Amino acid sequence: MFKIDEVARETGLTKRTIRYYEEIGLMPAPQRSEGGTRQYTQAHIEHLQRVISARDVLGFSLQEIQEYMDYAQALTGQRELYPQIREPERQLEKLREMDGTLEAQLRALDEKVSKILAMKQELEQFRDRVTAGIARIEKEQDQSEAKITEGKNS
Amino acid sequence: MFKIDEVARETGLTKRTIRYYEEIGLMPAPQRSEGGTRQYTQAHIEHLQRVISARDVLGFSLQEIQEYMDYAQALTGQRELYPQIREPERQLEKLREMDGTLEAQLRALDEKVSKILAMKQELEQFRDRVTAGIARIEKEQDQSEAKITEGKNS
DNA sequence: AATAACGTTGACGTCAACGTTAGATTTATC
DNA sequence: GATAAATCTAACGTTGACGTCAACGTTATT
Repeated sequence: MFKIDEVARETGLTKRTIRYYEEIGLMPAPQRSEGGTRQYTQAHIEHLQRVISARDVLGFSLQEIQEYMDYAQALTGQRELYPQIREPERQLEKLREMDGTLEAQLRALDEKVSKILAMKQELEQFRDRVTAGIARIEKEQDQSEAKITEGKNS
Repeated sequence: MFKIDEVARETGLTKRTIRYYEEIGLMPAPQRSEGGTRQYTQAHIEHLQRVISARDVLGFSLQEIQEYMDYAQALTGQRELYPQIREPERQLEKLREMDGTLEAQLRALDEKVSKILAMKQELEQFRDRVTAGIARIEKEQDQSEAKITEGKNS
């Protein structure tokens, strides 16, 4: 059982943000103590970490994250998908729709990765130029120091 | 020479956004016509596309993109890095600072990629569950259809 | 040369995602 | 059991990234 300050430290979010995420339904409301203090569990922390991941990595808006989490919930939680729907016709429709969006998401992720890798290459080239510049200046400094030393020794 | 509407169509940004990016210095101000109409070149479009990429893929704020672009400018444009600085001591300092931030950026990118891959795996599992569900329902439908056919044939 | 279509500059509006502050309560510490 | 430290709610403030609108000038078209 954690209180909000520990959760904040653990996740890197502020307390305000944590309460805000609960407020907009992005997070299950935790138990409360007698006096009303929120009591979080490990599951809450993990939930938040997934939210953060989706926010930072995918760049989703909080609303989109909301939908995504509901989605994930439906997919991991239950044994049957959409058991509430009786007609197999409608079930199939729903599932095919999900399949389509999942495929689209996967393709989007692939594109993201390749773009990131391209940018990474660019940054590596920059870094190489910078380290080369550093090496050159250091060498020049060494040489002028050597000259000074030589002068002293003569 | 493009006018703003073509640039908007080409990049997918709105005209307002394009002017805004110029306003906050995220984009070099283009030439103007006699009457003050902005005249963009291909280079402007490419610049914008890189901005969009950084915004969407990396999730940078416009300020961060700004810094990154300045950075890239300094590194690709000139032959010498910081030639305006005379003292090699200060130059070294600057270069080492750049090297540090570049390394940090590279690590951040690596982390992003690995997070994306993790999320991708999760999505793939979801997809597999969904396709399995689809297959199951289709099979059940086939069987009931077969029974009906059988009934007809008897 | 008239008119439509497009461009420009303010200026204010908006929306998401929190930050901040105040004042009351609760929990922890001595 | 007093005092300090942390939490709570409620409400208003802020910031980034644009949208929207008015009033006006510029290009294009017929």
